[in-house]
Amino acid sequence: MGAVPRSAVTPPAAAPAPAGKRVRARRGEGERLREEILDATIELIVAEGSADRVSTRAVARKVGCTPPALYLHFPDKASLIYAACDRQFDKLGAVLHEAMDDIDDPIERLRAASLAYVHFALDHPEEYRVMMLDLSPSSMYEATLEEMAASPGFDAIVETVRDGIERGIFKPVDPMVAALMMWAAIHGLVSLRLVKGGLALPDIEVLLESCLILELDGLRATDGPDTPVHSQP
Amino acid sequence: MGAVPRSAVTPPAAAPAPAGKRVRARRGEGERLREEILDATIELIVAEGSADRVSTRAVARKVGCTPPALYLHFPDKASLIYAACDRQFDKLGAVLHEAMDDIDDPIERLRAASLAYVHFALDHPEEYRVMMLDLSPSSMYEATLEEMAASPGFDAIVETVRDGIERGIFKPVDPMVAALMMWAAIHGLVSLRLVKGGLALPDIEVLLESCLILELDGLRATDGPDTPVHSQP
DNA sequence: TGTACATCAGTGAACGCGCGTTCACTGATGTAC
DNA sequence: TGTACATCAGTGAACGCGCGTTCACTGATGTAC
Repeated sequence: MGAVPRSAVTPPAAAPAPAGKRVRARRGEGERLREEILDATIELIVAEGSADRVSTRAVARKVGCTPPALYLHFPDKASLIYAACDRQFDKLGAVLHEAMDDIDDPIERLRAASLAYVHFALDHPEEYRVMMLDLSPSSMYEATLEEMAASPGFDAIVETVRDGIERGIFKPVDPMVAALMMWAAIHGLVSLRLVKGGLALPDIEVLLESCLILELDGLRATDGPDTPVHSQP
Repeated sequence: MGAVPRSAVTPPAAAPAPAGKRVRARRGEGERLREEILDATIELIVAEGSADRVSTRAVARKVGCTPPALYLHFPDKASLIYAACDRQFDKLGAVLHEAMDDIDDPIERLRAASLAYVHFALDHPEEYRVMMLDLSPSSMYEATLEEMAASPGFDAIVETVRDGIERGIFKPVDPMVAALMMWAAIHGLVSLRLVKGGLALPDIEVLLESCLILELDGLRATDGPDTPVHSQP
């Protein structure tokens, strides 16, 4: 697949806006700076497209404080980036829960969650990249399948599959594996779109619909006991 | 999905091996250094896990030449990284073609290609990351669907789907869209495995098998004219 | 109510480092005469 | 066959820069007496 890049390394980010001095927090309000730093970090990650390209000095500039002030709230740069990304996971989880709220039919719930997922990713491409495609921040998190199934957002997907099975709408597959397959397929679509931006792919919603038809059809109980989705022993 | 990283930024790569002086190429053999530089660049990208973290000086150290020598063969760092990554796409294409060689049944051809793809990715995780997950090198490549369908590796997938349709084994879907769906699903699986390394996912081959059953089943003509895969107007 | 003082929320200057790149140069080697 | 010389394949030193982080400090502010 000879995808040939045009420019291999992004330039080192032109001289950034000096950013006005911020007013010093009053006594007892020191945590305010922490929040401002996290906001600025996310914004810079978004602007640079990668956590690796965000410097602590740039964060301080954006906030309007001096570089050492960051060290009042975070022990080092790694912890700062970590904390900023962690926020985004919570945000995605909330978006998924909200999208599935008030929908009863499991199939429509999954469809709504998928759409919400795709839109979150495309509306926040750089955050999604940092959360899901960058090696640095999140790859080393260790979790069992059970812990993962309990994480906000994913929990609702797994629960919906389980619900569909109990109601006889879905085949009696492993809900965790089925949810994983859906996640992987949609994540695959979204990442191709995000990473291979120059590729003239068909409309993402058209692709998602094809994807959902495949996935949901494979889950549906109505077409017989064949075509199993393997469950994990 | 509260995947929480343990360390958000990889350390700046400990003092690298000094690497012995290389022997100067003889007259007329200047291109040898170019190849050595590309080899070293790939190796460093693999070692660092990201093109962004590879410096021209580190490449020169690894090759055993001085930094300015790189500029005899590449105008700047971006072009160097570009050239190194481009090589890997050719490699993946060759792997896919080889895997599909001598297999007649379209279903088995697709299965073999998928397996080869997954193994290439897992055997060369850092190269795959740079090729498929990094924003920097390849995201800006502009290609139409037609150009993409002609790229080595992907061409064989599309051709196999088309062949299956002609033989009446697959439904009369758009071969390009069907190939894209397969690519996206498998790419999604592989990237979750690569990026969320700490997640105790089920065995990748088990997941791939579930994925293939879903995808191939959706393609198969035998179960009627329903469950269409949308084609692009 | 007035004032001394501890603490909070930062600042300002500096550290040593590796980076991408340029510039002037040099030594070996093949070629022409 | 011998030698002058153009060229090839690099080298060595230096440039200015931004980085992450440390250190000693300072000024405003709330509190205790």
